Amino acid sequence: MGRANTAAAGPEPAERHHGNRHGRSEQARQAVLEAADDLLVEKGFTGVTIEGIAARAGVAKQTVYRWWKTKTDVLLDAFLQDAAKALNPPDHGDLGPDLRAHLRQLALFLTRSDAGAVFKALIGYAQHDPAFAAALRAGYLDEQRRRDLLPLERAVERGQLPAGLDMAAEIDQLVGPVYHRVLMTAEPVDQAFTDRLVEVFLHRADVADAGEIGSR
Amino acid sequence: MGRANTAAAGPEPAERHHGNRHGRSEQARQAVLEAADDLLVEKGFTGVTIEGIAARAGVAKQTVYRWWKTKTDVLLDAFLQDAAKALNPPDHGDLGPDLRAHLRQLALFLTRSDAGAVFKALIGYAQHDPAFAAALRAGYLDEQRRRDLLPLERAVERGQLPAGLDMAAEIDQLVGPVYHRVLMTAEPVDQAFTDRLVEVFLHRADVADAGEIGSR
Amino acid sequence: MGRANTAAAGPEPAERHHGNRHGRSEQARQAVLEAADDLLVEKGFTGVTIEGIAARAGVAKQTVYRWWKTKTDVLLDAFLQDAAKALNPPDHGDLGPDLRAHLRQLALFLTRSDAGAVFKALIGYAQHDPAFAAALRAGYLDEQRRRDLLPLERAVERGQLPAGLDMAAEIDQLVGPVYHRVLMTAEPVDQAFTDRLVEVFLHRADVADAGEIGSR
Amino acid sequence: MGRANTAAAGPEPAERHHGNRHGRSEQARQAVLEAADDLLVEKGFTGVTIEGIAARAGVAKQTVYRWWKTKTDVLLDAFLQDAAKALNPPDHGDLGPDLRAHLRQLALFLTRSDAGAVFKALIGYAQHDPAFAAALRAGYLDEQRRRDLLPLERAVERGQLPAGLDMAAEIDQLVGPVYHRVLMTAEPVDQAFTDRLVEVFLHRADVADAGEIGSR
DNA sequence: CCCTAAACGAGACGGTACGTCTTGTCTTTTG
DNA sequence: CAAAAGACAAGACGTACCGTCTCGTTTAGGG
Repeated sequence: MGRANTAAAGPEPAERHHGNRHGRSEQARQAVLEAADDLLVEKGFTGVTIEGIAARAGVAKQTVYRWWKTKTDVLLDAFLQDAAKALNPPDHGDLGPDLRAHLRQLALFLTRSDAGAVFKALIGYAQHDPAFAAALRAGYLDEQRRRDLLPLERAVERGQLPAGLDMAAEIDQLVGPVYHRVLMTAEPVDQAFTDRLVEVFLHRADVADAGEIGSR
Repeated sequence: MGRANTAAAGPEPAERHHGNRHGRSEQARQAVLEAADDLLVEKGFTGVTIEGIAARAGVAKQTVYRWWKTKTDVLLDAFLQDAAKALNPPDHGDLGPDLRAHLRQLALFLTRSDAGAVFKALIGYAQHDPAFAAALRAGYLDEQRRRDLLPLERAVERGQLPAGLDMAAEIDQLVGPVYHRVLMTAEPVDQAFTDRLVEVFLHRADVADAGEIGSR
Repeated sequence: MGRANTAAAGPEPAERHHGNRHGRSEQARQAVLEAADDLLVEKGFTGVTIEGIAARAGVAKQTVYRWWKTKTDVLLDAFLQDAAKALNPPDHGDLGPDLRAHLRQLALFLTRSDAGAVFKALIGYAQHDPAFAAALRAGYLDEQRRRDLLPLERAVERGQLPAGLDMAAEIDQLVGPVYHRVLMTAEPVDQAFTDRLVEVFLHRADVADAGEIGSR
Repeated sequence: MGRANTAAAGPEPAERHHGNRHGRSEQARQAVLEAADDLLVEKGFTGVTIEGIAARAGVAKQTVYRWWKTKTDVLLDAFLQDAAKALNPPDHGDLGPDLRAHLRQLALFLTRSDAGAVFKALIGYAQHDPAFAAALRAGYLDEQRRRDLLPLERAVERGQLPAGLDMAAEIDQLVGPVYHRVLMTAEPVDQAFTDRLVEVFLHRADVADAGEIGSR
């Protein structure tokens, strides 16, 4: 989805004009992505229309349709461009601080940032469109899941956690409750909440050292 | 939102025709709700339109607008009607079996039933419309959260769990991971997954008996 | 072509709401027809667009599309409404004055009036669209031809012309040269020109009295 | 209008240059003109598009725009190229046969030939665009009118017709009815019709010899 | 047993946005 | 330096729904 999002992901420096002679206008591309972002923040998901994006970007409608299939493709492209780097978990060399910082960062991203607003809108739309859901996962969620796992993997390497954990399941128990509050209950996701999730996990992992959890 | 959804919750038999003389047509109401449900399952959320609902229900557009403000109001009404009773946790008199059955039921509801499909669509739309999100919470999620808490409360009454738990947080750690898989990762939510969530919780709670968790 | 043009031809006073309940808006209909006329005069045939008609008429595009298939249908309807009565030949009881007045009136209509401008545009478009050409003939030209014939028929009744004339061919020789100048050469079509056409015809007809023309 | 149509009229013999380098590509020019002609015959005037012409000619759009301003310019150029010679009246040394042959030829050209179809399309468009109408007259109609006059002029030289005739008006009475049937009534223009026009004219001219018509 | 007032079906209306199409301009590369 | 390729701004096309409205019909009390 989004024929052009390779440009968002990679560099491809001197690769242009194949059959074509001068390729697309980077200026138009940027204007469209910014317009889409702005409109979402200002008027909400419903207020984003391709017509509105084109008008705000000073671009012809056809130029939007040439490179993106739907408004959600534009939003995804915009989101990937300015939010991909946002959620790298830090590396303090210690599992506890790493997880606490990462969950806190995730909560702030989801509840406070513009990119988080776009993200929530896209998650919402993904519930209505399986093809887009797949694109969202391929373009962002899978990679984010890999980033979520990093603290655990580093802890395993350090010997802080036992090998043989079902990492995916463990991560679900850490980030799942955060998403649950954000997407469903609208309760605040404060530091006390995220810290407590980490505490429970660490406590359980300590016990695992003694042999119980790894054996499941 | 949804002026008419009291009718969905209760029977109110002999309460009708005040200023009016014969009240609304129950036949039309049912036809609309069924049409909305059918359309959602057949053509997805985007394929549901008030125009389409009216046509499929054999009803005038105005009749829909007379009783519901938006298509999501119709869908919510339909959902409340045929899914309200679905998720009552059983009472085996034992916490473990209660939780295992309840989480399993929740997972099946979300991933297998038609009502679950409607529910996911509504959750998705709620990300785009805060007012609707509030209505969805008021109409369903709050009540469901109360049902989710029942097994824990009964366990406390039985002395199986200590008093003083932060129940909301505990429940988030049980249902959060399930919603996370359903709404975000599209990984299967099989019985092994839900059972494991319960196991972890019970293990933690056992330790709490010895005093650690309650002290937070 | 144009489902509504019966209204242009006849009165049909108390005939409304059959399958429908309150029928179409006469106000909208008039606004559309006037807008189309105005646009043609102001900006030419190419400058007439359905979008422009709707905007100028203060009407939704769909309202235009509901009742007319194309912009030329609108223009034809408009033309039929305000020009049908324009070209009735007078009846002086004498063939010469009748024909002179009628041809003069035709020339003025074609070269001076707004309706004539619309008519020329429609004739032009008819060259590009045989179906529309047929509609134009059915809606106007056939009837106009009947009116053109009236002076000759009255003259035959009066005995001023012999019976047995090929009336269609005679009329072609009177009006043909006028249309030729208007549509092709752009030479002025002044009274001298039209009067001369009549003179030639009358001269020929006089001789015909002596037997020559009727014998063809 | 039509910057390039000298090329249609004149020879420019040994001036060729493969694809590029200096000067325009005669190959591209021919391809464009043929494509325009073909499209008009296949899909009608509306179906002719600069975009379509370029595609069908295997030529870039810009190449069309470089040499012609509008699609009607292309069609006019194409028409002038392959139809200019078509309507030269013959010279039998006798007015009657000359006129009969010429009118018959005109009728056939208009109703039967591909070039006639293009011509009718251009006449139609000329009703919508005065500038193009002028170009069409300058490029074709004026010259054709001169050809139409030839039989009469030769007859005057031969003494078969009196000098002092209003030749333009006379010709209008001969060709006007033909165009009238072709452009407006869609009645057949068979030989009986054209022969009769000539007969009437000759009859009138004979009488004119006796003095009446010349005196007007 | 009408009388009355609502709810109803039907559907026209003014609108907004859709996604497509063509126009005429432009920029770049190739031969 | 013309021609091929094709991106671009502009704007009309015809369609689908939106939410509002006005009709005329249906229906079930209350007078």
